[in-house]
Formats: sequence, structure tokens, C-alpha cells
Amino acid sequence: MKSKSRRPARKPAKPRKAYHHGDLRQALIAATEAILIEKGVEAFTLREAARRAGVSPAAPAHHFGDAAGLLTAVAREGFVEFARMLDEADKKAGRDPAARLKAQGAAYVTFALNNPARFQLMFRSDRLDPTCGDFEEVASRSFATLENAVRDLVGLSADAPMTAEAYGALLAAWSMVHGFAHLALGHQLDRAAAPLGGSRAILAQMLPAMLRYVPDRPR
Amino acid sequence: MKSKSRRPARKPAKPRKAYHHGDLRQALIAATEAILIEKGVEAFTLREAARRAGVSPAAPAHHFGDAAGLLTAVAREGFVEFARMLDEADKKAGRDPAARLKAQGAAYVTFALNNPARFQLMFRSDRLDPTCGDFEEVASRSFATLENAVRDLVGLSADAPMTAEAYGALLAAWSMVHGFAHLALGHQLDRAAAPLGGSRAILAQMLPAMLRYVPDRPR
DNA sequence: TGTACATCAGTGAACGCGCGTTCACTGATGTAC
DNA sequence: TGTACATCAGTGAACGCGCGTTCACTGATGTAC
Repeated sequence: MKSKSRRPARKPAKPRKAYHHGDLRQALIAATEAILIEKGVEAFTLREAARRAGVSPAAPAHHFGDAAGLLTAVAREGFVEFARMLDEADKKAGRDPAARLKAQGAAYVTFALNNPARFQLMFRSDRLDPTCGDFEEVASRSFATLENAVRDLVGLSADAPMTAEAYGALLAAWSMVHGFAHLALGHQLDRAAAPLGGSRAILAQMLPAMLRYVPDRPR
Repeated sequence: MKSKSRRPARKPAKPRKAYHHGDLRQALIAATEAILIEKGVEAFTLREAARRAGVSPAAPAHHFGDAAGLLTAVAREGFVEFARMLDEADKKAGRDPAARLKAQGAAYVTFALNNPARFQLMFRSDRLDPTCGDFEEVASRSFATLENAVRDLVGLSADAPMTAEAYGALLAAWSMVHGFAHLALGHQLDRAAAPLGGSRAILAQMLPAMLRYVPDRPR
């Protein structure tokens, strides 16, 4: 009750917010990642992202069109990082194709467990718009390293068309690590892990035991 | 403009709807499954389910409490059917544990591809409430058949505690089929299948090639 | 067999909420001359 | 170097919508005596 007037005669010296944001695009992407981490993709809304970036609800439309556009941009960033990690693991593993495949598998699961929200978004095709920019191309590129190792494993040159045998090994490896990640993130393995004590540390024990079954020769 | 009065003096003989539904519980479950099939789990709302069942928006609360309760009931039904199919495949496969494991894997993927909406719901832990009734128990039971075959494979009696070796084989088999189903339903395999012509028929070719890698001996 | 009454299942109008989108606008920036 | 003007990026109030939930209610059913 100390103020005499209800409306000040002059605006208080507020922090002089710039009218133009500077890099709203990146700010919205960062805000979205924060929402995904804190509350999951279900809780994401365009308005919430705008609020966190400190702009009006209509602003995001200028950069991303709609919610799917923004989520797709976030997923795209995820795939870029994902591809980078798979590639790095592949290079570190040397030249043996079986070792490369196993190293990539471990990296695949590690990425998923370290970036659960991001990983889950990347495969939530119902929330993404694959026609956004170069998303489809970037996403596909993530799996090229995997395919290369498989080609090596089954003795297929880089430009030869894939064979049924190659697809079998590719899908076995990919499905195995993808399924493990998905089950772990969905807490399905908690059930199986309960007898062992539960939790994240258990996964670290289970993962290598499972990776023994990553294809090491064509069948 | 032919009617003389705006409100009839007597109710028209309408189809005499019973005040009590009869089996609203089942009707709501059926309505929910229809919504999931037609529009996916994102489009599910309690009100929409109530509309389809022909009751007021407040009615579902009497039977399921909230949306998670209803979805969990639907997922429960899915797990019952799922367990039945896995069990049947297991029995048909004879006594060889490797054959049993492979048969269950094929059944696992087949169930997922034939019941995409149901399958995806069953593993959408963010939309389910595992404390609802006996859901947790029913869901766990689905994987008992799988565990049994693995025990046989690694030579572990039914009451012996699981070993790391057994977990490895269990997770390899489970992750592989689960991942395949998940990738296929998320249209991730369309990319890989494109060179082969795309679509569902391709999956039918890829699946057996992948299943060759289901564990057939402990490693 | 009849009747009173408690319990159950469903009504339907109303609530407050947050959403995506629209709209006329405004302030900053970049470019042509 | 200066200035006019087009373009771009963001505003903020308003819109209509469908949601989950609440509420006092009502009609049907089951049970005790």
C-alpha cells in the first residue's frame, strides 16, 4: 500500500529488452529440449516453449511454422549428435567389422540412456514432420555407419546393392540395440532387473551380456 | 416450417434408451480400442470414448477413474491376448529351446504388426498406470514364456535364479524382436526397405533373415 | 409376495483451463540511391 | 554519408475449441424384512 499512484507516470527502468531476440531460433530449440527433459514430449506446447524463450506465443510461427516443425528441428539436432557418436565409436573400434558393430551398438544404447528425451523424440514419428528441410537426409545419415560395418561383415562392397543376408545382420544388430534402449527407457527392464537389485547400474551389467549376441558373422 | 408448435406436447417415441447401459465397462474399452486404431493414442480423450459409448462425459469416471485407468484396462486386455499368442507359438514349436525362442520371436513381431495401436499402447508407460488392479502381474506374465525358453536354452532349471548368461540371451532375444517391431511401426524400416520396394511385404522378408540371429546357444 | 429404502450408474449443465491461431500493429534492420 | 522505404521479427489481445472435472440430480436395481 505504499505506492501513491496505481499507474506510474513513467515506465520503470526495465531491463531494456531488445525487440528483436537475436537468436530466437536457437533459444526455442533450447527451451524445447529443456521441456522434453523436465516433463516429456507429452507436456510440450508451442506456448510453453515461447514462454521459456521469453517471447509472445505467436513468435515461434515465424521460425518453425508449427509444433511439429519445432520438434523436428530438435530431433534433427539429436540425429546430428547421434551420428557423430556412432561414427566416433566406429573409428575407435579398429578394422574388425564385428568389433565395429559391437562398438556402435554400445554407443547406440549409451546415447539413448544419456539422452532419453532426445532419443525418444527422434523416433516419435507421430510428432515429427519428416518433410521439414533436410531432416530425412540427416536422420538417414545416422545409419550409414551401421550399414557400412554390416557390409564389411558380410563382405559386400560399399556400392553393391544390399542382399537379404546383409539386411538380416543389419536388422538384427539395429533391432537389438534399439529394442534394448526402448525397453530400458520404458522401464520394462526394471521388472527383469528387479531380482538383480534394479536401476541403472544393472543395465550396465546387462548390456555387455546382450551385446555378445550382436552379429559377428553372416548366417 | 411445417410444425405448428416449437416444442412437442409429448416426447416423440424415441428408441427408449435404457438408463443403465448394461456393460459400459466393456463398451468403453471397445470405444477406446477403436479410437486407438483410427487415430492413435494421441487422439484419445475420455470424452471421445464416452461419446462413442453413448454416455455422458462423467460416466467413465465411475468405472475407470481417469484416462490412465481406462487406457491401462485396454493395455491389460492386450497383454492377455499377447501372452496367449506367445504361449501358443511356444507350444507349437516343440521341445527344442532354440526353435521355441525363434517361434516366440516371430509371434512377438506378428502380434505387433497385426495390432499396432494396441502394441504401442502396451509399452507407452507414460500413459498407463501400473498400479491399476493386476496390470503389472498380467504384463509380467507375458514374458514368463520367453524366460522359460531361455532357461531351457542355457540349461537353467525353472526355480534357479537367473544368471548373467541367461539375462544376456533373454535380453538379446527380447530386445531384437521388440526393436524390430518398434522400428517397423515407427516407419523407420521404410527407409531401409525402400531399395527393396517398401511396404509391409518387405518386412515379411526381412523378419526371417533377422530371426536367424535369435540366440540358439549361450555365449 | 410386497414394500421401503439404500446403493449404484448415469445425467447434463457448468466450471475454469490452456491450447493453437489470427489479427492489426510496431519497432528494428537492411538496402537502394 | 544520409535518407527513404521495404522487409523482417516480434507484440499482445482476442478468438473459438475441446478438454477433465465437479455438481446436484435422477432413474434403476438390489436387499432386508
